[in-house]
Amino acid sequence: MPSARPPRPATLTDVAAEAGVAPSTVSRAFSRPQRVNRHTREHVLAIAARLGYEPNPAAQALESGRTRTIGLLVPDITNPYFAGVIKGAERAAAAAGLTLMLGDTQENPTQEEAMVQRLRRAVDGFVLSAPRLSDDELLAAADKGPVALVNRAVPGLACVVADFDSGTRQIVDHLASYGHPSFVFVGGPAESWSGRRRWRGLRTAARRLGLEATRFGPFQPKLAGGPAAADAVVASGATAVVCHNDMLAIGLMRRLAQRGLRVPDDVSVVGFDDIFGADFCNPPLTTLAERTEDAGARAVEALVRQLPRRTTDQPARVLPTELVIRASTGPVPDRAG
Amino acid sequence: MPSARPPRPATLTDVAAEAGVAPSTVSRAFSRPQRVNRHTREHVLAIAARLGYEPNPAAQALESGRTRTIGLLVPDITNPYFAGVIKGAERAAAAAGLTLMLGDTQENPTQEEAMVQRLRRAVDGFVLSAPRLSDDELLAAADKGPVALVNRAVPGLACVVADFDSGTRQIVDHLASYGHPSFVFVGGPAESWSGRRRWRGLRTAARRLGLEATRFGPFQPKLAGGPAAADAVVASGATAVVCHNDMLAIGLMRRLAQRGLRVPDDVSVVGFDDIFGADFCNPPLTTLAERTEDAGARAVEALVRQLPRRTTDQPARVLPTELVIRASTGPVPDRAG
DNA sequence: ATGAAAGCGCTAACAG
DNA sequence: CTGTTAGCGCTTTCAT
Repeated sequence: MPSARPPRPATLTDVAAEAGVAPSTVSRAFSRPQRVNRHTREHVLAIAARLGYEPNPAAQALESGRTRTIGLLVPDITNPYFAGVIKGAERAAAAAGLTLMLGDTQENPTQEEAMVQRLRRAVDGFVLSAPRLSDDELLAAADKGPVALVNRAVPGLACVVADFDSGTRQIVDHLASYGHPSFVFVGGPAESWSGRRRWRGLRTAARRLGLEATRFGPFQPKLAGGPAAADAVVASGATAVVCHNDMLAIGLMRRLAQRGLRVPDDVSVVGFDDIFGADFCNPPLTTLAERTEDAGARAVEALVRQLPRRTTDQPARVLPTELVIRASTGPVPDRAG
Repeated sequence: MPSARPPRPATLTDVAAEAGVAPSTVSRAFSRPQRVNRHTREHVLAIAARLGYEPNPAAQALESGRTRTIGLLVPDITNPYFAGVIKGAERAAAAAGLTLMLGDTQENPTQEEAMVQRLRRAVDGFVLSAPRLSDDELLAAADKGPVALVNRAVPGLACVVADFDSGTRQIVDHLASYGHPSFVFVGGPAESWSGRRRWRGLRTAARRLGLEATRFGPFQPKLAGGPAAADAVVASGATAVVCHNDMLAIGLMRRLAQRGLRVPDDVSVVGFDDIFGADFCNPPLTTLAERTEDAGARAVEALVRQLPRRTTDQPARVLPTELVIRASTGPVPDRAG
């Protein structure tokens, strides 16, 4: 009695033998269907189906040098902001017949470098989201394989960035319209390119409107960074604060509440990202919405575009941003008392 | 003048040639350092370093049949619950020297099946989180390669589940202590194993304490499922509701607020998962906390354990749960009026 | 301790 | 249109 089921999955050679044709014919039947007699092809395909044949990606990769896989590195998977990027990237990758390898760099440049190193040969290219690496390191990585960046612009590299110039202007306009004479920017990690961009935009917009802008930080771009930031804000007596991201803003608001400050009555709070949670926290957070899923998808598309040839003369794709005004911002408090 | 930098990455053969030894020696220098003369080894390693040699994973995979990669499939990446699972899995995988491939099945059994199929040959095994496939389909998948399940128990398969028996008891005890004579369970997808487990536990606990339990649904386990659920709850006049998960609970609370119902004054709300956001929504949500990162990590460990040999006689690992009591639950309303 | 040689599964010339 | 042949980069007997 023969064994019920072959433990070893069927190979192309098995199919060829069973079908009574050469391996190359089987290969062609799959990859260049036109180039094989219709009859033969159908026969081969039928046998393949019967044997449950599926091509071995490792063998294909060895031969072609392409793994049909791309690496996506994000600083923190649990940050809902990146969940959007991941989802968009996943979708675009699937659409291009590519598989995603995901890595969490833990906001750590060293870790990021190590992961790029580790995955390099296993993927056809990388999407680096909010990378913490320096421009030079990024350029070096791009030298060894295709790279696309999300929310980071490096000359010569493909990148997708949010329109922070417009976004920060929207924020400052909003605060100015409420009569705030000044605001504090609660900064995130010093390595954060988008953080620098945000601050630069805010400062420029503030100058234009005659507001005074001060930068605090760096703080961790997480809930955990909130308390320290809040305390600094309280001490400063600021009437409005713009936070590096929503996580930090939410963490800050919680601390503010603990300390008896009301948002927006005593202090207005603005965030960046419009993450999941920004609309149901208390109070709902005024924040700059980015198109995170779009960003992830666009980055993958940009990567795909440079997969065959190595040219990267693509202009940075900048995605629109939109200020979502909710309940965390309001008029400047009347401190006449 | 020789070209500045070889465009093609160095191969093992290049190293061998440069070092003046056989390819097999280079191979051994890396994989069986003891089996090669210390002198030779150091020489080879030095050359390899100089050439920037890194083994080609595809070639290794082709030879060994092992990719050192595992697939992680989740129903919805943007659900913070799964972010925890992903993070834990990522960490455990990295610790085991494995890489994660991530897939979002979009709560869709067909999609899940397709992804398993597509990735099967590219990974050494799968961690399936809250799979939507049937037991039989799962068993079939496990027949073709190692599988570990998160929050799903199938006899014969490795699985990590939360302790819903204890958890649901905690919930019902809590509601009973507040004097609620009955509650409504707002159910998620019918295919959800944990959903069935939750309802079963709740009903059992309710019976034991003499509470009346009713099940509504199914509803989408997302914010978007909230409104419909809320309307059903309002119509029922329930004083307490337990939701399939936090996303649904939060969506429901928002709709309740729109309809003028106060939580917990008019109706108490309990969720499952303790996701990011459950502690800062309004009001903060009473919910059953699971150890999601632990679950992800344990599942990967269970998978790793069955990577060499195919035995899966591992008992289900059940992780403790803990009711986090916040502000969304309170005494049964006095409806004397 | 090291080398020679075969082969993992697949694709790509090159013949025919 | 199809078969033959020769590798892709690496590991692994089997000799030496």
